[in-house]
Amino acid sequence: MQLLIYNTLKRKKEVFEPLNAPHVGMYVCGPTVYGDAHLGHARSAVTFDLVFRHLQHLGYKVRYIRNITDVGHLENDADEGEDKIGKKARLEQLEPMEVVKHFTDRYEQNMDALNCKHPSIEPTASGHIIEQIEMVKTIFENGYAYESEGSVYFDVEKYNKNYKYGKLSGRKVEELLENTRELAGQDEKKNGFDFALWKKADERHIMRWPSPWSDGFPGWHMECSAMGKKYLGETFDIHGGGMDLLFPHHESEIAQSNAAQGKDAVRYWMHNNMITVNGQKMGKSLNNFITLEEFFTGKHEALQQAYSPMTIRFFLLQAHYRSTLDFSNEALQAAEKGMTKLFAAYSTIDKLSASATSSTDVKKYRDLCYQAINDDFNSPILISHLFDLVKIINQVNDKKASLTAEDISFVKQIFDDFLLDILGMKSENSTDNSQLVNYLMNTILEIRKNAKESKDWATADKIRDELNKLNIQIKDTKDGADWSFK
RNA sequence: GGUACCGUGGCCGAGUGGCUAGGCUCUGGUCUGCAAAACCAGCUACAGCGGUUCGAAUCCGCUCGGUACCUCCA
Repeated sequence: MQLLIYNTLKRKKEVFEPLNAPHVGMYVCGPTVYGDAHLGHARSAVTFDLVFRHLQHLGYKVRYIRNITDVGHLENDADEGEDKIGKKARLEQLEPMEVVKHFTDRYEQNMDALNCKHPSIEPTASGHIIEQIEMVKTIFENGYAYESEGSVYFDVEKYNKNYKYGKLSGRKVEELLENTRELAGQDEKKNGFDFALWKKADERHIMRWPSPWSDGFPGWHMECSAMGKKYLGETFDIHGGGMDLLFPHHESEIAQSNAAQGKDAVRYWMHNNMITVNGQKMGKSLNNFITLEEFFTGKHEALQQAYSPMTIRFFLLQAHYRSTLDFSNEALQAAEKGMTKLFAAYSTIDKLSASATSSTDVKKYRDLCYQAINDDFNSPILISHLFDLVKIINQVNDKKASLTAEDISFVKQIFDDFLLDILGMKSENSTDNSQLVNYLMNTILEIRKNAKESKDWATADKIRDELNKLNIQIKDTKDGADWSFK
């Protein structure tokens, strides 16, 4: 079965064929660490975690790079802006690197909570200043850059004569020229759409490095080009990021790579869509974002309750990564319930009693699941197939359907492969199978059974209610009582 | 203004020419001492108008509505 990936560059799905199978190189734009991560960051991370996990599941040896932007892009339009990280550092009376460390740690904690696997390498922009300077030099030598007042700019017009600037975002240089806003401080540039490769730092700017041109810092898009090349080679398979990075960030990366090495670096461009709030993009600039920490604790005025990391992950996976996804309490609560149902069924698989024959064909579900995930990582379809299996599991549990021992373990394997391994979901009840808990629960249920037999409903109900408070649910069935974590 | 995308049932969200997506909610039933859970059944949509077609949510055109990018942004 072939894996299809939607390539933004071609605007269609393509069969994925790695350059150097079984090795796959993947580069994803990570966070700028000057603030807490919000739902949008989670979407990008979960999307590419899904890609990473699935590629690994298929047997590829993946080198997954996700950068940490700690140099700080410019704050405003114009190039007069102040380094974001430097600004935050001044405000908080901290060293810039202290800010970087703080938010990097928090980001990693959030991603761990969301059960995102760690990338193979998480390089920082500040740790690769030399590589970036080298690349700027090469672009300069190749004639696609010019120096102005200590800064180096990319000559888009000249580049566009030999290559096509705008092929990723579908923009034309002529149109850009007409539509580029008049911004302050652009007099250093030949054209408004030229972008900085190296920027001279003014005296207030505290993050700065020496270079052949000036004491300054690398331009907006250099780090990804330089670090991608360093760790994945001149050409690599996948480059991912949020759709909002398409232009100008990724467009400029393409230009930089071509200007430096005469060829494209990236074969498959992947972009995840935005999270919206009331139909509007959730973003830092709009100030309508909710941080992951706020979701986990429920401490935000827009939240009716706390939502666990796995609820957030499941919510994200229930939509396709290329669709916008609208945040609402209702949608999150629905995701929470659905997830609970899914995991409840997962743990009943082990309690199922086998029959001599199966009343349903469960073998086909594995193919259906692969079909879904191989079709550009269609996690919502994959999840719908798992829910079909949930129904079958419960039917078997209710003796309304039957499965052979072989089929039961087959179903178990599907859940292990797709729910846990590929979708990266995990049960949030850590004590699930603790022997002691099981023993205690059996004792308690025995007492409750005796109470019920002597029609001591008060005791029976008290046991049930008290356990309920501990998130333990009693289920009375024909064959006696059972229990599970909620 | 330029470029691109989207508009699906009470809510979320798949689907791109013919076959019930799925989840949540709601209603009725089975089970239960009562619940919960589970199961069964019901509610069956595709912005509007026109066109192509034996047949369209799905293709084409127009209209209306919304969003994203064009400035840092996942």
